[in-house]
Amino acid sequence: MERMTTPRRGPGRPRRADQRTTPEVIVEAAAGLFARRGFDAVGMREVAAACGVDVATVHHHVGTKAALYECCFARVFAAESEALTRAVATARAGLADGPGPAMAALHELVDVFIDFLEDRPEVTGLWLRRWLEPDRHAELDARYSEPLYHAVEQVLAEADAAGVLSEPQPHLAVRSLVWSVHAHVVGLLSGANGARQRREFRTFAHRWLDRMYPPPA
Amino acid sequence: MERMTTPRRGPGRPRRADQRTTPEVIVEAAAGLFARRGFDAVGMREVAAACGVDVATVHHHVGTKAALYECCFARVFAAESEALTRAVATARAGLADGPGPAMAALHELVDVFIDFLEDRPEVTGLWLRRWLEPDRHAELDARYSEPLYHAVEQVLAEADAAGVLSEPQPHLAVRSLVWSVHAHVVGLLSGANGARQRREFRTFAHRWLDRMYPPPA
DNA sequence: CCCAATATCCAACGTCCGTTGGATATTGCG
DNA sequence: CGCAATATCCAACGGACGTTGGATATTGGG
Repeated sequence: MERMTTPRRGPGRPRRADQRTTPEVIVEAAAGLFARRGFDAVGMREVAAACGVDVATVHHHVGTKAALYECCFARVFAAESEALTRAVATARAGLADGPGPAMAALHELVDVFIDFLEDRPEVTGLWLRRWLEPDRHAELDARYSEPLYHAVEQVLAEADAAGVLSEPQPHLAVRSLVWSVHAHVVGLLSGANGARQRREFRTFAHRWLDRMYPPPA
Repeated sequence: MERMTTPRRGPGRPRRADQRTTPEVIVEAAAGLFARRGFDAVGMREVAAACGVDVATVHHHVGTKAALYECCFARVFAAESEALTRAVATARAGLADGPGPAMAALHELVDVFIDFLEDRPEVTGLWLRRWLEPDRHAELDARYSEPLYHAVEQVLAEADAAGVLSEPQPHLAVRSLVWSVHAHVVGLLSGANGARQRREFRTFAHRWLDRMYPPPA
């Protein structure tokens, strides 16, 4: 039960003084592996090897493989949720200043999202795998994904009400752009896309916004 | 080497006369399982059970598990490629009749795509899983996905040249809409989406086209 | 300085999986 | 009808995997 905590300040330390394994290190390494290859294709011995320790050490720190998997999702999605919740609040603040600043705020929000996913492509890998497992993604969607989606939809609805843009289907609009970003990041995961693709996709995302939400006539 | 062929007309037939296992039946069942749960999560014994036969029978017909996996992709993607290639040709034909009919042709093309994926959601499952495996999707992308993408991009480029719409980034535009459709179909795979979501998504896809490609001023 | 606590590793257990050899029943052909 | 071919099943093998018990080295607190 004292698993998945920071290493005790109390007594006890490894045989090798230079190598202090923490649950964070394990979860970080495991998240990258799970995101790229999936739950079943990654073995506990492989996670251990990625951390330079034995299998039993991994189990000692994180418990079962399923628990490790959940920890990876919780850690990665919590980071995403935190970063984007802040960005959503910022975007909402700059919404009542007329159509021009409102669209700039939306551009900024999309940029933050793209930046985050480009910086941590494993988030895309984990989300897509989760969405491909119908029976598993329910709770995580409710905890991490849905609140974010809902917040962004609300931003769109407010902007709609304020008359700065028109969006009759915020639910689908948000998901459409989100999945487009994920498609882009999958190219980064595989190493097929580089700096040029990043620039091109960013201009595309901005154009997507500009065309989907043209200034009211 | 005589694996993966239709059952011989020659001698030899099963113990049970009512149950004639063909490779097609096995591949069909396996494709659904692989699409929903992934390669590693599906066992050969499970595929066999889905067909009502023994594991050895499956191996007798399809060879190794990897070969079965490849057959599932080839079979499903070939069907998709055939259906869409026809639709692309139709769309291209109705392109030179001015902006109005050209947009109608694009709507029709998108409808065919949505229809196909809604009818066979396992296609989305297989594609997404393939795209999540960086080292594996290269050949299949080259054989099935890229030609289709290229054809659609060419349609957009021709329409652009003909002055019926404006699309500076056909590559990303096509992928964006395709992934939006996949996102919709993932909801169908999990059973979360129903008839109402289908209607809503269709109108969204049409609005996407209308807003991304407004009639030239 | 000693002791309790513990992080680490080694070895092993039980299970499941992909795959195969061989036996058997069924079929088409001459 | 007899024979060759083969589709099917049963049983098993080897390996990989998740997990654990126990031994050992290392540490902080008294």
